[in-house]
Amino acid sequence: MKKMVKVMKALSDPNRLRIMKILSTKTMCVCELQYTLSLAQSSISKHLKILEEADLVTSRKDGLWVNYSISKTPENPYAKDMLETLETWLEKASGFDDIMFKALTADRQILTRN
Amino acid sequence: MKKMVKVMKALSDPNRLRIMKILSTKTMCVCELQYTLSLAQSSISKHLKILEEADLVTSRKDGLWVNYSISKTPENPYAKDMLETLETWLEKASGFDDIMFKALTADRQILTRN
DNA sequence: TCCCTATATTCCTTTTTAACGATATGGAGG
DNA sequence: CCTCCATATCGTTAAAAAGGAATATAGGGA
Repeated sequence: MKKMVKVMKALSDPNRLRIMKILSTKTMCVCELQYTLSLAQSSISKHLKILEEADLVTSRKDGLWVNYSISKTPENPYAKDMLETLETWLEKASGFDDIMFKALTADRQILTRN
Repeated sequence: MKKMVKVMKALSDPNRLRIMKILSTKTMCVCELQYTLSLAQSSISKHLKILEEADLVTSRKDGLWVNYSISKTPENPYAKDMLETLETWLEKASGFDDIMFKALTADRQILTRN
């Protein structure tokens, strides 16, 4: 039940849902998400940590960057179920157009300073 | 996306999940839930309001009492999906034994005063 | 009509959460 | 070794959420 709450809490914030939506189409590093969502770098990091601890996303180092992507094989069964559900939800849901458009132009080179 | 957040938020609190678990086996009035969960009456009412606004439960008056039960035909599609998912989750999840036991003895007569 | 009971609402307090700036960490390249 | 960059963590603040007590509302029965 603790794990269930963790997953639900992770998915009950608009910005974290935006992150899930973005990552469902493309792996991204922190700085690209920062650009896309217009949030402080520390805020993005914290959101990603919450999502990662809920087993919804995973991270992989690539030089200086840390790439985040949707969990492929989550241990947490609630995360597993929700990832399937989200796949359907996020496909159709409205309210993501602006950030998805911005995500297209997000690129490591764009970011110069925090 | 607003509606999605509403449903997820509603389900991201332990006491509200307990309420969902209880109602999945039995329709209950506020005072029975109050007894079962050992929370103040106003707290129960508030939780139920949040669940109702997320389209996860419905209420029906019966004399002095208001009986709450799981939504049968939610308009909110996210609520609909989550109700199906919860049915499976709550069946197996651990951490509900104590309240489910207490729910067995919850009955309108038991409650004397707030 | 008057009182009693169940529930909703309001008000207040405490806890939790989100956001930011600043600082720490760690790898890459000169 | 030193510097720069991406990310994580810390400290603080503001807003949201949860809890309870008190009050308001509404229905039922004498």
